[in-house]
Amino acid sequence: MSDLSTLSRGLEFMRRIIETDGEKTLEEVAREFDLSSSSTHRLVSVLMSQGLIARVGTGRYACGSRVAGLARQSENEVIARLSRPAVEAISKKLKATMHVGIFDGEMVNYIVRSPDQSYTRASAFTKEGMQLEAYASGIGKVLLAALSNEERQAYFGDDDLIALTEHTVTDKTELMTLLDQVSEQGFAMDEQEIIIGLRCMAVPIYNHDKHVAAALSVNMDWPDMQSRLDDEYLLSVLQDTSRRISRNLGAAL
Amino acid sequence: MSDLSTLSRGLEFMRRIIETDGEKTLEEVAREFDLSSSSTHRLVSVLMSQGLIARVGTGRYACGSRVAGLARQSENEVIARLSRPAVEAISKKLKATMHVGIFDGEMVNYIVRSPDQSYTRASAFTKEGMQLEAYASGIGKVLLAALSNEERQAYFGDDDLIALTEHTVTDKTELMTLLDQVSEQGFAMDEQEIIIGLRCMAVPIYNHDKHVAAALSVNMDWPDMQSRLDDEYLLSVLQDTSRRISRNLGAAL
DNA sequence: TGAATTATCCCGTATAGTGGGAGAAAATAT
DNA sequence: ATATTTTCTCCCACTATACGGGATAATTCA
Repeated sequence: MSDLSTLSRGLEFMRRIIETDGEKTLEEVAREFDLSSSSTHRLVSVLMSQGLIARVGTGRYACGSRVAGLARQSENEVIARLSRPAVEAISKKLKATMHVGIFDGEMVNYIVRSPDQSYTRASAFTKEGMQLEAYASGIGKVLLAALSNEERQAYFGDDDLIALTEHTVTDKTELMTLLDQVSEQGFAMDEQEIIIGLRCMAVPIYNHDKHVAAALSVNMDWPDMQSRLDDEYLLSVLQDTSRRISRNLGAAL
Repeated sequence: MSDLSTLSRGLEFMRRIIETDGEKTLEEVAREFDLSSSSTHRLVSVLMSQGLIARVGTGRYACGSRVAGLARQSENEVIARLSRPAVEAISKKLKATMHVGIFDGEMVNYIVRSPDQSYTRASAFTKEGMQLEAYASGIGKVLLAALSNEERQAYFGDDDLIALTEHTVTDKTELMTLLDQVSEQGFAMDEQEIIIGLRCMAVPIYNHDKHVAAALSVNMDWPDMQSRLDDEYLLSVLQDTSRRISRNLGAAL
């Protein structure tokens, strides 16, 4: 084998140290990694010498002083940066409005929108940075579908859902089975649930962890949709684009 | 040799990639590291799979989406966290007020102060988070002494220095030679230059990079200073404490 | 569409990492 | 202060692992 196991282990060890933030002693962490005391300290000394971890007490280590300087952008900025070129290229080709969205609290937040101006009226109301209800949008459904049951419960817990149009699904049980279906089939639809005349299709974007980090969607105008581009084609384009972005994020696909 | 060179190189490579932020192509970075194409891509694939770097274009890589999540605290918070226990222990033992300070713009910022209440009146005016002029304080002089000539020029460039007391050195040429002396001898004094009745001694704290990341100081009240604790002893205590903190930051001493 | 660049795979060799144990240095308890 | 425990460093023989080269595949760009 030659998968740089030393490096991989070292990086995971670093992450673990930073995450536990000095709560576990070095020995405890080392045990999780099945590492001898010598190897552990060797490893620690390298991470220390790079400023990635620091000693916060006897046998206790945590985030080092250089880590802060590394993070130049937030996770969302990274995702936006990676997806923008791909999304712009495809939206131009399709002549359709596309979005990349993430969860921000309980709302969906568009971190990429292309093109700047809309091709059609129905798509015109969205813009980057805008927030909207997750349960009514394609991107939102994809993101919700990826949540654990507890997380979904938390999301649906509080109040009644508001119908944004006559097509919005507001019944929570119905939505739940819908979400299962979404995670099964790998994409979600929004059929005029957010605004009349707008239809959209969304697929997940995965990060290195195989977690759904964001979702990608394409808008279709209601009367237009059957004529110009069929769903199957759009789905394949979406999936292809999403796969590209996901791979750039480190997802093995 | 057995210094985890694979890990070290991998970490440095990661840092380089993140710093260049996609401006250099992978091949260029690899050349700096004398790495073959196979090894480079192997390395890159590990860093990608951990989400530490991401592909931002063909042959271009930058900061990954997981990096943001790692940084739980700023560099200063890390330093404060590491130094506080040591500083509290020593200040209690000495019954003297001590500070850890860093540069914040052109001013010195106290990130640790111990104890909470002062033992003496002269020391009473300082508190954590407070900012004060660098050229008049011990900590400030230590930090200034570590700057390059250009940085010092930039610091002294603009306006005239204000004398806070009759002892404040405001002549820039005089200060310059003073700073050289400080960096030579490894500590700085403040002889009632910031407030009458207060004397202080400061030493540098180094980070993993061998750079001066902060400075540690002890306050002495003017009438008290000769009687209770002599300078030599205080200096050795300061240096010992600073060395301890520096080592926890990853400095090899 | 074809040329160029970038990325993946495979394999024998040389190198680098491992654990164990002994001993130093801290930290903690007495 | 002194003893005891824990953390950390160092060394070495053994083994596993990372390396480079080259061939192949996949992208990208013209």
